[in-house]
This record gives sequence, structure tokens and C-alpha cells, in this order.
Amino acid sequence: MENTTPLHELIAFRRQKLQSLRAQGLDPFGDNAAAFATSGSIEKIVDAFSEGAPIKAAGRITAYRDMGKSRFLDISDISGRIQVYFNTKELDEATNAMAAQLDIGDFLGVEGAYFTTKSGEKSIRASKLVILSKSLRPLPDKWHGVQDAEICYRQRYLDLIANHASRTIFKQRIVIVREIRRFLEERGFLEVETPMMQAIPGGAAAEPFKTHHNALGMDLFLRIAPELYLKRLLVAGFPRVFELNRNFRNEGVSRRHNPEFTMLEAYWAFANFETMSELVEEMICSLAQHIGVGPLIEHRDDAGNVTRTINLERPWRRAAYRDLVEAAVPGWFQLDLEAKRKKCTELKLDISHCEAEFEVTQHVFEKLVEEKLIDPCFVTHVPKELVPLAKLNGKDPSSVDVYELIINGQEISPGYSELNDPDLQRERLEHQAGGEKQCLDEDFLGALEYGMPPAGGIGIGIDRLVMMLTGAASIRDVILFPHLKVK
RNA sequence: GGGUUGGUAGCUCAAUGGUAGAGCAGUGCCCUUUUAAGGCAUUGGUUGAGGGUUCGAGUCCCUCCCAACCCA
Repeated sequence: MENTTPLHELIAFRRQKLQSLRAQGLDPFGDNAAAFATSGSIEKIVDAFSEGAPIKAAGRITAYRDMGKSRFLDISDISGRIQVYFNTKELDEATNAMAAQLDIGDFLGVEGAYFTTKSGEKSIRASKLVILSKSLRPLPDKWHGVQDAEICYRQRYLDLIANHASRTIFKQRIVIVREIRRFLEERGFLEVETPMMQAIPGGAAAEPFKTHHNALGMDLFLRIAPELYLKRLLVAGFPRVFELNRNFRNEGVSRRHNPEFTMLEAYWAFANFETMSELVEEMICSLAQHIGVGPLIEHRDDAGNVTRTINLERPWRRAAYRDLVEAAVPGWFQLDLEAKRKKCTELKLDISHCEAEFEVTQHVFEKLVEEKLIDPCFVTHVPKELVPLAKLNGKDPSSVDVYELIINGQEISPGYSELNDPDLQRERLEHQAGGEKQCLDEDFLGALEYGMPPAGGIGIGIDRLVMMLTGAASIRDVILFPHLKVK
């Protein structure tokens, strides 16, 4: 024993118990759970409480309190926990022998009746216990949970077992994704699946991941956006269509970026960016309601202090890009490029990476406007240089008919009046491709020539939306298995 | 890619350059309504990896790995 590590000792004890259970004629990894298949989630079992009624339950043991002849244990799953009570005198010898070999972490089946303890806790008084699976490794600390971010991200199952806050976030994410689908379907949008492996990655300006198809002998790219395929479906006659699935971008990893992320794109024929802004406003408020937050959403630091409050109360603000920049830096648009650069130096803004005038202005927008917009704001009349694939504004052709929804200082969703002029679209895509003909999606341009209805389109980064709604500080806190380096 | 901080028992955390510690978990015993149960006893260490300085390194120096935060 002196040459084994403590972890090995802990595992060795559990393996001894496994042996002991087998010696008793039990198979802790056997097919013995059928009686519990229909017992339902623990949350439902708790909700169905009825004093004295018979009940079957199964779950993982997460706490064990041995009072001598009286014993209490908690069984849990992702939905909740319930206390199980048993008295060794009320159980037969075989069950007691089995119970002596239980550990925290084991899966246990319980048959008995609902009852309430002296201290008032709704529990199950067990008359029968069945071990359903033996846990061979010790679980994390029951009180502190897992604090180590690396364990939380690499071994999410431990994080979910040990940390209530993490369970809450992922359950909220599940509700958000489900409600987005319900919300859109209720309004006549049909969900489709379009290629994730594309020969020509389009629909956004981003670096794609490259892969290879052996049989066809061709390179393929993981999609950076589904946009060009969804627009083909507008051509095909889908009046309202959406896709809610993964995109892949071969860029940096950070608090706000994961190489694969979930994106909603929705297109609505005969609508425009303003229709879409109303749809998005209504949808996000509905989502907040469904996860039990809002209209005020509080973000907190690790100590639990409120660091930021977002007010989702409708109607949301709409403001023109130009007006917002002008309000942040009065007189900005009267300055020439040289004066703008000088002004940036005064404002301590690093614009060394900006060349064109609109880039300098955009940097001012990002630093002095966007980061300060906490409550939702639809930024409209965005300069056309920033969004090359949208319709020009009829009254002001220097801007495009798009909105950019900013919440909590971040872009949550862009919305467009989609460009459906095939000649203009070709011109812009050719310009974007920079003369590299193989990057031009000729089939898409051909589809537009058959005629695409005027349509409003939106994109929403679901991960960032979940961050905003749940107060998560990092995208890794809302993605079950975020990308980390291989250790 | 750059800067800062961190990595110590299964988990949560301590430890002026001077014998690596505590709580929980574990193990043994006691206990018939506990719930961070309690009491008594007890086990447990490649201090992220590798070099160096030193009589002596968890601690100081160098290289590397991983992570978090900030910046690009």
C-alpha cells in the first residue's frame, strides 16, 4: 500500500467493494435496471410527492449519512435530488450486505414509499435497494464542488455532477434552444439542414477549416455560415426558413470564441430588416421569460456582487450608426481622415490596424459606442462598406438596410434586408473574393438569377445569446465541451 | 502571438529558502429521523514536467506544458 498513490487506494477500496458485491451474487454492471426505466427524472419524482404512496426511483448517490441503524442518502440526477431513508432493521440481510458496499457515486435503484422526515424533508422510505452501477472513482468535494476551471471544461461530467450553477446554465441553454425552435415554428418557419461540408465556404468573411474527401479526391471546407444555402431555399419557395446548428471558424480561441459555435439563421420572404428586428426583440424577450429571467438581467462576479444589469424591457431602442458615433464624439463626421486619426490619438484609441476612413470610424464605434450599449439597441443605417451583402438604403445609399443588435456591449444579432439583385450580388462577391474565381459560388449566383424573393434575414450566435441571458462570463461556460488544447 | 496570474492529497485550500499541513472524501469503531449529521481513531504527497542556484527549493532562476484573465 505504501507504494500506491492515494487515488489508487481510493479506487482499490471501491474495487474491493465491487468484488464483495459479486461475491454476494450481484452484478453491479448487469442488466438489472428494467424496473426503474419508467421511474422518471428525480425532479418529477419530487413533484409527484404524495405521503405514503409507493414510488420507485433511480439515481446517483451524492451523499450518504449513516446514523447507525438509520441511514440517509441522497440520490440525484441532472434534474434534482431526493433523500432516501432506510432502516437496517426493516431490510433483509442480503440488502443490508449490499448497502454496506455502497459508495457515493454509485447508481442506486430504490423502491419504497413517500414519507416526510421529522425535520420535514420529503423523502422516500426504502423497502428495497438495488445497485445499478458501481462508481470506481471518487467524486469531487460535495460542498465546494469543482473550482478548477480546467476540470470543469475537460471533465464536464464532474462539473455537472458537482456544481449546481453549471447545471442551471446548461438546463437554461436547453430551454433556450427548444424555445427558439418552438417560437419560430409557431410563426410558420420551417427548420432545415444544409451542408456543413462545402466545396466553397461562403456567407461570411472568416477562415474555414479544411478537410478532405478521399473517394471524391477533393478538399472540402466546414461551413462558416449556412446563408447561401438558406437563400437557395428562398429561391426554391420556402417563405420562412431557419437553421439552428453549428458553424466552424478557424480563428482564435477566447472568452468569446469557440472554433465551433451554434448559430441561428432565419429568413423571411417579403419581410425586411425592420420586420426581423421586431421578430428578434419578441423572441429574445420570450426566451428570457422561459428561463425565468428578465426583464432585468443581472450579471455577477465570482463573489456574487452584481456587476451589470441589462434591462430587456420593450420597446428596445433603435438608433442610427451615424447618430451614435456623433453623440460619442461630437463633430466626428466634419473631420477629414487626418483629423479623425489625430482625434483617435487624443482619445487613446489604437487605430494602427485601420486603413480606410470607415475602418477608423468603425473602431470609434466599437470602443466608444458598442461597448457602452448595455441595454438592447438596434443600430441601423450602418455604412455600406461594413456590410457588403445587404440592400442599400433607398433614401441614403451610403448606408444599408440592416440592423446590428447590441446587448451588453456585444453584437448579439445582425439583421438584413437581403440583397436579391443577382448582378449586384455578383459584383460584391467578386470584389470579396479578390479575383480568386474558385472562391465564387457560381451555383448560388445562378440561383439568384432565377429570382429570390425580397426577404429579411437574421443571424444569432446562440452561445453569446446564452451568455447574455444567463450571465455567463465565458463562452466555455455555455458550451458543454469547449475546445481546449490536448494535454 | 504578447503581458499578468496560477498549477501542492481524489476535491477545496494552507505552508519567511529550514521536518509538506488542514477540511471534506476514504478506512475502522460508536450512534434508530440525519441533511455540510455528529463523536473517537486513522490512512493518504513524483508540490504540472525538466534543468539550475543553494548546506537545504513547494518557495529563487531558466526552459517547456496546461489553464484563467487582459491585450493584439
